[in-house]
Amino acid sequence: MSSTRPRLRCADLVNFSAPPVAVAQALIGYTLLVDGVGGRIVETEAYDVDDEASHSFRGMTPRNGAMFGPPGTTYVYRSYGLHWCFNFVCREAGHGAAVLLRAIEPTHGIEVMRARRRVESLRNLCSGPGKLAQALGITGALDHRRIDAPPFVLVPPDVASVVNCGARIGISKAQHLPWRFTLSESDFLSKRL
DNA sequence: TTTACGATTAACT
DNA sequence: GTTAATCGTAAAG
Repeated sequence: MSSTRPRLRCADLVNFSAPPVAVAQALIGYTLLVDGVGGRIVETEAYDVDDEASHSFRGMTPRNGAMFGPPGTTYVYRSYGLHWCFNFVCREAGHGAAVLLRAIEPTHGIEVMRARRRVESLRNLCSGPGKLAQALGITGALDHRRIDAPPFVLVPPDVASVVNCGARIGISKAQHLPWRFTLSESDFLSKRL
């Protein structure tokens, strides 16, 4: 065996003090579990300060308060009146920067997720922000919590991930920014890149 | 108080 | 490809 090749060392945990674009990229390949249910993160989007598409762009409101918490804070909001979407805060407290989780490859608690989603197909279980929140049991009750505390577990990948980027989905402002990140070749994305 | 609109999804044609 | 569902939020009046 080659003794010169350095062992690939992944960060112990994502540095949530980094800008959201870096965090969104770094999170690809991590395994997210909520009460033991979840899988590999395969799609994220970054929402930065001075970003017209971000909920925090116009300052703090009752809904987006968690976005202005310290790095590692969870931000859960309701989308279109019926879906929940799950974010991690990054940069630093008060900036309102965050990363949206958009898709997960199911690996843990698949039957639980199938029951919650009432869907059989693995590909349709967590392939979208609303879908993954439903599958993992994420609701507004998990807003403004810490990602490094129960019920959350974030496990680093054991191999480097090949990450692609492209335009974010479902926004009307700042559409040109390539701030959507995906695991290359993944079959579990919300939409092909 | 009123109104317009989503960081979406599922079910259509 | 198109559109209905569905309602909290925030901007406007």
